[in-house]
Amino acid sequence: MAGQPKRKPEGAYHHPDLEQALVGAAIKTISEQGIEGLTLRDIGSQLGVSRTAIYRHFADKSALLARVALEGFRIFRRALRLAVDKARIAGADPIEEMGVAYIAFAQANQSHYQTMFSGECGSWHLHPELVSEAEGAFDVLLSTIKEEQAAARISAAHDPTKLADIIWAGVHGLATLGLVGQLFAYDGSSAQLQELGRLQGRILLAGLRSEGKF
Amino acid sequence: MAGQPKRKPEGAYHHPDLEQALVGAAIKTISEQGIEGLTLRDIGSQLGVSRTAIYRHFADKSALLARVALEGFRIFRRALRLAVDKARIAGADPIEEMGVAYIAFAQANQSHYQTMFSGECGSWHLHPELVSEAEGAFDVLLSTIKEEQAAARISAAHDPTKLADIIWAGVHGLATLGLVGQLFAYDGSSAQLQELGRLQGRILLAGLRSEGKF
DNA sequence: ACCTGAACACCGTTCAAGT
DNA sequence: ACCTGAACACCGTTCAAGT
Repeated sequence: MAGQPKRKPEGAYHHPDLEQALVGAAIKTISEQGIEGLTLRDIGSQLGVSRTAIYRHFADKSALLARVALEGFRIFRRALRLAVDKARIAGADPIEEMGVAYIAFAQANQSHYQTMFSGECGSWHLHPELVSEAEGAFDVLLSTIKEEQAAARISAAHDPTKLADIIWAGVHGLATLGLVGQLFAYDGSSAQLQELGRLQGRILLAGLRSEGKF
Repeated sequence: MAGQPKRKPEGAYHHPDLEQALVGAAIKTISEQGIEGLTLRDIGSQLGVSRTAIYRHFADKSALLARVALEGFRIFRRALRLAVDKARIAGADPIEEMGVAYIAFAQANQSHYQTMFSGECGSWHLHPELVSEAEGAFDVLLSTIKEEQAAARISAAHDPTKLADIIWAGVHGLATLGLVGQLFAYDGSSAQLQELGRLQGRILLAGLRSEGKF
């Protein structure tokens, strides 16, 4: 093995868009092996590139994962926005539809979802773009809650940010536990998890509509 | 370094209870460094023991973590049981008190909580004792829901297992997001997170008491 | 500018050997 | 029975060197 030329032939040097290719390979690997199964060496060789080439494009492994998470939050924000808009047009409840959309997003984009919330890319605060994009997604929920309060469709007795946290946490818990199989009334089907999300949303909304103090 | 005796002196050979000491060192390390910062080499040297001594007591790293998780579920189950019993005596709502107890447990036992839910010890199903202990904890919630339904204090219109999943997911989401600082209306204080848990519980219960269809 | 291979400081795990 | 150190097959990351 020592005498042969190990370097690549001339033409193959510059990868057309290595940066995006790295992100794509990471997403693919995470969906196949889970996020803890992702190694830089593996995605390097998947792309026919040295295992250190990545450092030309990302500071480290965490930065690559942060990029995947960032992309996830963008998709996520659009999905929430779309759910609200469709609910408004259809006369459906926008908060309930966001809950279902949250779970559908998590199911359809498991690689992104794992990366966003597994903590594998370190604290969000290490990557400021991540914080602001996450806030953007949260704001879709928060502003909708404020609108619903203003229209007196849900109780205005509580801080909307607290309500947003509570709703977010509920659906996040369902998605997280559902995806790893830690839910007991759940056989693994996508439809059933979304149904649980819908029921949770309806119970919360019924509570938020009730006049009784709580 | 080569000529000196590296082995331990006679008397120090048999650790009094290495197995439990390993568990304790793991918990301590996780609380200081987080679960991803735990290495077998480190806890070995903490206990003044070879880094391979652990394999006399646990099949592998995952098995050690599963033991920590198992211990966590036992503490957790007792905490839930106690919360229900105290609520019954005090005339408080048992489901609401369980929610607060869930969050208090997560805060007071962060090492256990991380280990139970981080997935670092692999799927629960790799460790059957873990599954049955988790089911035991879940059953405290489930049986309480059934009792509340039987007493007509909450709606009996829905499958109690689904309701248990929904409540569990809600409080689990709050605890998880709160512990890693991904909640927006939350400054990091224990009391505030418990307050959010209480509010979430009250909203869900108000929804479950309401007669309107949802 | 971009990519490479060798090297470094880590991991978990196995295993023949010691007491 | 219990524990050890050496060895193995992995990691992420750094860096001087190549084109």
